[in-house]
Amino acid sequence: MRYPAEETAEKHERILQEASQMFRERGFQDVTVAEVMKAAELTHGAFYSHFDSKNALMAAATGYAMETTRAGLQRASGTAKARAAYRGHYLSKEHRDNLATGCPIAALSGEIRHEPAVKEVFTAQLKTIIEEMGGNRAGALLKLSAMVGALAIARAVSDEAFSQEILQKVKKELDRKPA
Amino acid sequence: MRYPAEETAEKHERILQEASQMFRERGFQDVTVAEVMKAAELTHGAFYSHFDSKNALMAAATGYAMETTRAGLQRASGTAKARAAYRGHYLSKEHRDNLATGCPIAALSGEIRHEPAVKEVFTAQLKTIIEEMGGNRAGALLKLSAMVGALAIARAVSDEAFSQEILQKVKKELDRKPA
DNA sequence: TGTACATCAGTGAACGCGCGTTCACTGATGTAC
DNA sequence: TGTACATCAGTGAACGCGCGTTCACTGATGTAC
Repeated sequence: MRYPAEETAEKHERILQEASQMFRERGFQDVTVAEVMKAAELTHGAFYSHFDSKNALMAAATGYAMETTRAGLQRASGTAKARAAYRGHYLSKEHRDNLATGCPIAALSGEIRHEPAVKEVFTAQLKTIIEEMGGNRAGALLKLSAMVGALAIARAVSDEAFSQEILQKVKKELDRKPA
Repeated sequence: MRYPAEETAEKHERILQEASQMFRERGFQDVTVAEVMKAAELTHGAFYSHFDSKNALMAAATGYAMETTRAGLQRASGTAKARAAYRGHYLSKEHRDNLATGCPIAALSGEIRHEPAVKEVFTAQLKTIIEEMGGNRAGALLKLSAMVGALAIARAVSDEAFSQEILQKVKKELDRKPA
C-alpha cells in the first residue's frame, strides 16, 4: 500500500542510521541487508524501495557517518582546550569499545578501499574535515593519521594492557607537540 | 596418494605465502579458500590436509606476513638514516599501491579486530615489532600509528593528489620530529 | 632385500547454508475528473 | 465534494549463486616383518 511521504522519509533515515552503526561495528561484509531492515523495523523486501543495492547503502551510510563525525568535530574545535579534549576522547577506552557511534575513518577505511562508490563519498567528506581542522595542514594530517592508526591498532590487539598503552602513549605524544 | 614430507612442506609454505598476499590485497572475506589453493597450484579439497579451517589459515597467514614485515623492519633499523629511508618507502606511492607484499598492519587491522584467533597472533608479533623499534616507546608508538593511519587513509581516498598529499605531509612531519 | 600393508595428501563431486535480489501481491494514499 | 483509478512502499516467499566444508576414492610412499 502507499504510505505518506513523511513516514517514508523517516523510515529511510532509520535505515541509514542503523546501517551506519552496524557497518562501523561489524564491517560492510558481515552485516546483511535483512539485518539492517530488521533493525529499522521493516522486512528485507522493502529495502529496494529505498536503495538500489547493498553497495548504494554502504556509500550512503558511510556519508551519513562521516557527516555526523564532521559536525561533531567542528563543534569541538573552537579552542585549543576543546581540541585537546576531543583527542582525549578519541583515544579513550570508551571510543575504542564503542565502534557503532565512533569514528568511521578508523572503523571503515580498511574496507572502503575496496569499494569505488564508497571511496568517492568518503573522500569528499574527508577533505572537508581536513579543511575544517584548519591551521597547519601537514600538522592536521599527522594528527589525524596518528589518531586513526592508534585507534585501529588498539582495537586489533587482544592484550588489554598493551591496547591501553597504545592509546595513552599516542595521546601523550600528541599533547606534547606544538600546534 | 602419499607424498614425500618435503614436498608437502613446500606446498604448505606456498599456501601460506599466497594467502598472506591475497588477504592483504583483498581482505580476508573477499578471498576464497578455492582461490588460495588455485594460486598454490592445488585443488580446494586438499586445503583441509593443511589447515583446520579458513579461520586457521587467516591466523597463520597473518602471522606469516607479520613475521616477514618484522624481519624487514629490523634489517632496516640499524642507523637513523636507514630508519628514515624505511619511513620514506612506507609512505610512498609504491607501497600504497602494492598491498600484497606491503605492511599487514595497515592492510588487515580493520578485519583482524573481528577475529579472535587472528588477534592473538597479530598481538604477539606487534609487541615484538614495538620492542625492536627500540628507543623511546611512546615515540615509536606515535610513529607507527601515524604511518599505519596515513597509509590506510591514503588507500581509501579516491583523489590521487589528495592521497599523495597525505603520504607526503605525514612523512615530512615525521622527519621533522626529534628521535 | 623383498613383499604386504597402512598411511595420508590430493582430487573433484556434492552438500548445506546464507545472502543479495526479484517478484506477485496488497491496500492506503494521492490524483484526475 | 464525491468517485474511480493509479501509484508505490511494504510483505514474505522464492530464486540463484557462491562459498566453506565434507566425502569416497586414488595411489605413491613409507613401514613392518
